Amino acid sequence: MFSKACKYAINAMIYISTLPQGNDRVGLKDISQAINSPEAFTAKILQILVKENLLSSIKGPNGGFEIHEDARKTQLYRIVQVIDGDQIFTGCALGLEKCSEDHPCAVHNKFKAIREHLAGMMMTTSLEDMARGIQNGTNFLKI
Amino acid sequence: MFSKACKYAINAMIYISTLPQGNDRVGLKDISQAINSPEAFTAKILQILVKENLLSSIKGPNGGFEIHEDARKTQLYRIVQVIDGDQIFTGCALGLEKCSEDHPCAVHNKFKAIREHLAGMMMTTSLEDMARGIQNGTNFLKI
DNA sequence: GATATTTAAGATAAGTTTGTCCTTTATAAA
DNA sequence: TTTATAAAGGACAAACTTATCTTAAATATC
Ligand code: FES
Ligand code: FES
Repeated sequence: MFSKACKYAINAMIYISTLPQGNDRVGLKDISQAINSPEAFTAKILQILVKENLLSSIKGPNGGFEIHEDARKTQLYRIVQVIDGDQIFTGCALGLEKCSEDHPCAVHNKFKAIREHLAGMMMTTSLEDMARGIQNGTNFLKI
Repeated sequence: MFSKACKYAINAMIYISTLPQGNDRVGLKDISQAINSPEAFTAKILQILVKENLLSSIKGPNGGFEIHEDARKTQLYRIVQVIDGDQIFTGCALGLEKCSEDHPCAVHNKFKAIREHLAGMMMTTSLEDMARGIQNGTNFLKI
């Protein structure tokens, strides 16, 4: 469904969102430990998220990553879009060049609903929302 | 969502199911033309489907592939399972070792419904069903 | 200003999926 | 029995994803 890069991105962003906003940032090491991901690969993914302004970073001592107030409202949809592209939300299930009503693949009618179900869910779910489940121990980021 | 191999497999199986049952079989060349897939790669995929008895093949002149009566009732679910495995139907969306109620990932509750929606759809859709849409020109296998 | 820390960036490697090519095997027809 | 045909199987190559390593840039603290 999602690439590994995308799964790491989502879990990392949720993890960072669980941390209190303030003067401290969280380091790469902490993040990849919290979500059980390879450190250097995670760094690459975070770089993309920083470039897209979904995440902010500061270099040097006491540096690290943080997510500002507004960015905590980011929808999971946006993260998938940035890391995997939106093929999953708009592409044809069976590989036709483009998904369309005029030239539907074999499963178009049945699949459309599922894709919309997924897109709707991801569009209406924010980092903030997901962070709550982690904070109160209902949901988990690793293992 | 699905691998290219899996998309080719589904389209190929649907195409073969559109052909009348009888003495003639359809060749690899015809199939890969009908679904616009690389010939040699398609051959590999068909080999797997033959091994799994979802498809039958005969070598030599007038040889080729065919799908018997019963096999036309094969659900798309089964084809995905054989080619891609059932990670998509049972695995965790965010990469946890296993999906479970006891140790749910951040999106587990919201994702479960989508996964079940997908699994249900694929489980209740057969080659036969899809072949009809192709036969009457409502749906398409390529471009 | 020097040093230590931490992310950014670039190069490279490993692994997986996708795709091709060549040889072997089975089989129908001449 | 020979020949032609078509799938099966194995080896290999290309492309993409995942992962690592090294160096550069930024910045806080001494
Ligand atoms: S055309 Fe295939 S999903 Fe719409
Ligand atoms: S635990 Fe992640 S989808 Fe169930």
